[in-house]
Amino acid sequence: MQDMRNVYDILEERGFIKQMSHPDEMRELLGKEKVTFYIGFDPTADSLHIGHYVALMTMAHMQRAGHRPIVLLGGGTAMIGDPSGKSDMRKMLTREELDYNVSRFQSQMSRLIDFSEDKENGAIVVNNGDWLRNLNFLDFMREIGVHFSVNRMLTFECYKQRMERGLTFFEMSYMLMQSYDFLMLNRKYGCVLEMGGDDQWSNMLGGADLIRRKEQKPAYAMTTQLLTTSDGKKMGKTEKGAIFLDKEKCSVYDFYQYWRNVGDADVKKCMLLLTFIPVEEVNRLCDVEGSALNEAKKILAYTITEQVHGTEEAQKAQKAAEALFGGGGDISTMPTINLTAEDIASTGLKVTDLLVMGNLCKSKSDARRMIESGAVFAADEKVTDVNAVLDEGSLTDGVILRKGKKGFVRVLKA
RNA sequence: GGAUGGGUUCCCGAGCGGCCAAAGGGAGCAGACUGUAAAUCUGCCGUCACAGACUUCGAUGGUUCGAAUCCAUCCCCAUCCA
Repeated sequence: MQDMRNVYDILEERGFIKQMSHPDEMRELLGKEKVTFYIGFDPTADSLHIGHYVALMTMAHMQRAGHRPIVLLGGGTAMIGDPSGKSDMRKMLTREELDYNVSRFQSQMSRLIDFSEDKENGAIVVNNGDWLRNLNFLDFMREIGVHFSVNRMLTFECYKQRMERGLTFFEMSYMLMQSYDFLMLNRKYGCVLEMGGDDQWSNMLGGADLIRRKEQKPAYAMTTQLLTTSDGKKMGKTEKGAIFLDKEKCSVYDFYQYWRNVGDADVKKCMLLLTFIPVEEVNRLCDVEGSALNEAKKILAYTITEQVHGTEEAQKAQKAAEALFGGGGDISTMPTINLTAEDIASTGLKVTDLLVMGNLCKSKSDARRMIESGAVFAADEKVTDVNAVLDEGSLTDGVILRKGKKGFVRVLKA
């Protein structure tokens, strides 16, 4: 199962690599020995989202090539919040929230990364809260603080931007802590490479420099491409919020649909970065004209969904999509709301209420407007009355409520 | 600590006593066109018991028939000075 090619080449070919501190040395190292590397994740939400996924994929490629990943969870740094790429200071989370989030992350990652302890290059999970939370300020400043030049830090792009909006010392120390993480991992596990999103570049360089100074040993940094659309916007945002990997926070159906609907220009990039489909195959699928690209989108959507949610869930999402868009197919797998007797009593089966319940509309006012503009259908009949009510008898078999072309829910009596 | 300029709806940003649920843009949603794409044009875009009512313009009080707009105090932010 080991791919004998140098991972460096694989990563480069698939378009992962954005910046790299010592490309030639790194490539050589990756080709000849098992390298321990790490990627940090800040547990500021209770689920990973698609933005983290590129990092996870990088990690998976590396691990498949025999290298050992360390997942660093930022239980300590998240208490500060990284200022890079943010226009405002992040809200601070409590320790309890952070610990909870950390546990969620770990289970989501295990689908892609092998954490087996008996395996030689099984991934390790560490939490930087373990060493950061008990740090003594004076010791830290003497040992680490002296190595950082404020003059130099201020010239970094990430801080420059913040200079205009304000930057606290609190936030600036983020770089020191992230660098310290790298140093700790280097000492404890022989970790020599930090990988991460492009927005982390300066923090990562800080760490590599720190190791070179304090330990007189080589250390490297590599950043990966951020997942952006062809016009430069970050991917993974929708009306309902970010595309989370947790199906409670983003239903499998919505997840699938997100990829099914990516812009033509982004299909190839997504396939390369988010799936393991071989490059030649990707080229074959994507180098087609016009609507033929739809086939590639289907494969993309299915593959990512399978990777994240498993085969069974992916098939359900796919079947639901076929049923709704292709006609026929299996209806039982589409998003469904099961009404209890209580729900029936409280909503009175009003279409507006049901639209909100099914997450098709964000408020009853919104639902009302949608009906007024003729976008709502119940069992393929246009709903014209804002006070329309479903017939309770029809619920036994389920009624499909539709908003526009893409919003569907099946309403069932529980 | 001092001086000055600010805090407006998801974001940017106008408004500076009634005509303000609040211009304009972005995002988003819907309609037309399509390929469940993009671009374009059109409509919507605080909430609700929806021809009406209610809540919103940093916070709290006040002036007024009437405040996002005026006054007071407080909180926060930016720039310059210390």
